Amino acid sequence: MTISIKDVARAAGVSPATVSRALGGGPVSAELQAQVEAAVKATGYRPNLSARRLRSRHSQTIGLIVADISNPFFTAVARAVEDSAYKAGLRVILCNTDENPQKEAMYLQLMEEERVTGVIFAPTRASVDKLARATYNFPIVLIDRAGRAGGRDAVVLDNFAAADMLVAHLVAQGYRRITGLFGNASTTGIERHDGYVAAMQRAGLTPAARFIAPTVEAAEAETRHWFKQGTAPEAVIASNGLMLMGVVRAMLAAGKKIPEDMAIAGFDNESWTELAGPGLTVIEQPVADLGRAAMQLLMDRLDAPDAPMRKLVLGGRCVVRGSTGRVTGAAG
Amino acid sequence: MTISIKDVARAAGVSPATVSRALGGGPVSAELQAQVEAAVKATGYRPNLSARRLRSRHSQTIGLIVADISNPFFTAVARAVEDSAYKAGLRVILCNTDENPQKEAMYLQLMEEERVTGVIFAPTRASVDKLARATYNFPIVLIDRAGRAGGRDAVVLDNFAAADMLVAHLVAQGYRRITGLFGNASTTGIERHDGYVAAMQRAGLTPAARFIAPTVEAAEAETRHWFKQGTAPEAVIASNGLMLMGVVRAMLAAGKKIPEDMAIAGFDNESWTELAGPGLTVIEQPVADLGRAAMQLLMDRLDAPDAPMRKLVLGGRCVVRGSTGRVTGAAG
DNA sequence: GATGACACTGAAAACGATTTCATACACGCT
DNA sequence: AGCGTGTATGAAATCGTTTTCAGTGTCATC
Repeated sequence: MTISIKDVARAAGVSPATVSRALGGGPVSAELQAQVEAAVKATGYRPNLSARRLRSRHSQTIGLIVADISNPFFTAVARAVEDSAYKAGLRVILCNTDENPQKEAMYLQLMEEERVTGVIFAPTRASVDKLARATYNFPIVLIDRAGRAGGRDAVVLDNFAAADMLVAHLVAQGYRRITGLFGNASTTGIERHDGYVAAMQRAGLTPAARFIAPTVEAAEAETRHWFKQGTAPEAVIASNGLMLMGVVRAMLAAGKKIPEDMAIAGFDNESWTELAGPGLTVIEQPVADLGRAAMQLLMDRLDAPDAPMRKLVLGGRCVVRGSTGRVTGAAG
Repeated sequence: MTISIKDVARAAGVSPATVSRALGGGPVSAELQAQVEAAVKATGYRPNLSARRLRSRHSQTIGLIVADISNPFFTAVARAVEDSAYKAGLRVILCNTDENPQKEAMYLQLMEEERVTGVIFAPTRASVDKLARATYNFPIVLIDRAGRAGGRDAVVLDNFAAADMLVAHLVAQGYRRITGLFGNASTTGIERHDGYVAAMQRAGLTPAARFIAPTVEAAEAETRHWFKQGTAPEAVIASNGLMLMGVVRAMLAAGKKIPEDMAIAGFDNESWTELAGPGLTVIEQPVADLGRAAMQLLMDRLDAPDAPMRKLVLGGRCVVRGSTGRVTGAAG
């Protein structure tokens, strides 16, 4: 037997409306306020959030849709989003899409059924295009991946510049045959690829990029293949933390030395990158800022639904470690 | 203007009750079923989950309360829980307590307001005791941390045996002065400590344990301190993945060699442990099984509220790597 | 002393679904 | 023909809140 606001009202000798007002900050005399508070304590009343949401038509809930929360990048973003949301009195529904467009569509539909206030979304490439056409009952802020699809708020890394920076560093260290591994699921991979190509060409070098699934396994297989075939480049850049890990695993398994047998650079300054091999050179993304900013954009949008679209581009920081040490032998 | 079940009913030429039945699998003639489906499509109707939950009194939602989702151990458990829950048609509300008992209490209250079906909870030591006394409107399955508090379903690692196994391995490798670092927030730390002490005593060695905050930072500070003071042991075991990382960081920063300057063993077979230094010897917890089993216990409890309490104890696996290599010099 | 403004309160409607209850109809059986 | 059984349907009640609406009482103002 669950106790409702009516029970509290009876216990306090007031109407349910007054209880509601006392709890929700409405105009209530100090006397009745006290009576209600006492009655709430006495009865052990807990408001029913479903009823509240139904009647008030405020879900006080946002959706956070990402590829996979076990990817440390998204974990960090998610914590920042949750903390900001909590401070704003909002709950968060977390959804993992595994880069599957069907799951993305399903979760967006779920968000409609939950009548969420807004959504923060890291879409696959396939969905970015669909999003441009579709219209939802809630604002959406894209995160990490925006593409050129206008019309949506977004907060992303300056992927082009970051990849450029990484390649420039490798070139300055004396590397020439530099391969790039890029994820094939998101626009992020494309942008990083473009930055890589631009920097290579500026240095008079020939780009050699591979688009693969953005997973540890795919990158590991690719790298293993190189060493088996004897086609490994002098250096490789990996376009996210998972792929970076795959490359390192393959090298250790094959007994190869970093950076002597192959130099490595990548994205996402996850804590293990400091510990693996001689330390890995990476682009550090401001993950917490990314999450906070997304939340801020969402709140601003709720305040001003008709304000112009805003795309926030954050800069990365290049953290140099041993995995891109200077070439020592006779560089080809 | 949002469209409700009444609009669909009007469009289909039936009553709202029939629409509800058509959508929910009630007895409806094939003819009306088709009409309703067409009307749903035509109107773009999306059921309002708050209304549904209010009336049906089924939230179809469970709570998952853990210390910190950015701890890879909890990340892995959470994904397993979410996948199982999703298959069972349940949504998951994720809560991070940061090992703070106040947050734990607050989230448990939130779960009551959400009228969740059940809760999976990794409590701090402080809350384990409180839980034994308290009573909630939903079943709770404890995970990772149960203590001796009976009366609650739980799924945990055999912490005592695992710590014992780790120490036995170190002893077999020739180490004698073995220190243990244990987390002070959970019962898990205590159980692992007890296993450590038992194994040390069985080997005729003197235990030397430290209880500290279960964080990278605390373990790093402690280890740095040892090397500064020259009091580092021959080997250390760290009671979770975060503390293990702290130890490794401190050693690398101080320019110390693993295992020559100090051997390391720990808990949680996170992917980076294979990559750091010579590879780290760890206890692998069956994280996915842990999450799945917790979900299963919860469902069983919902089916049979009065069945006897069940505590499921899973065994760990010892993964031996280079960080506990055999002692080479003249062991003292 | 009438009047308007203001602050507080309760009765009742509303939110959007599911569920209960009553009814209508078809069917098989005696 | 009469009757029980079972299935499909709609009207209306219901879930637990918030919100609207209509007072009521107090107070300052003219």
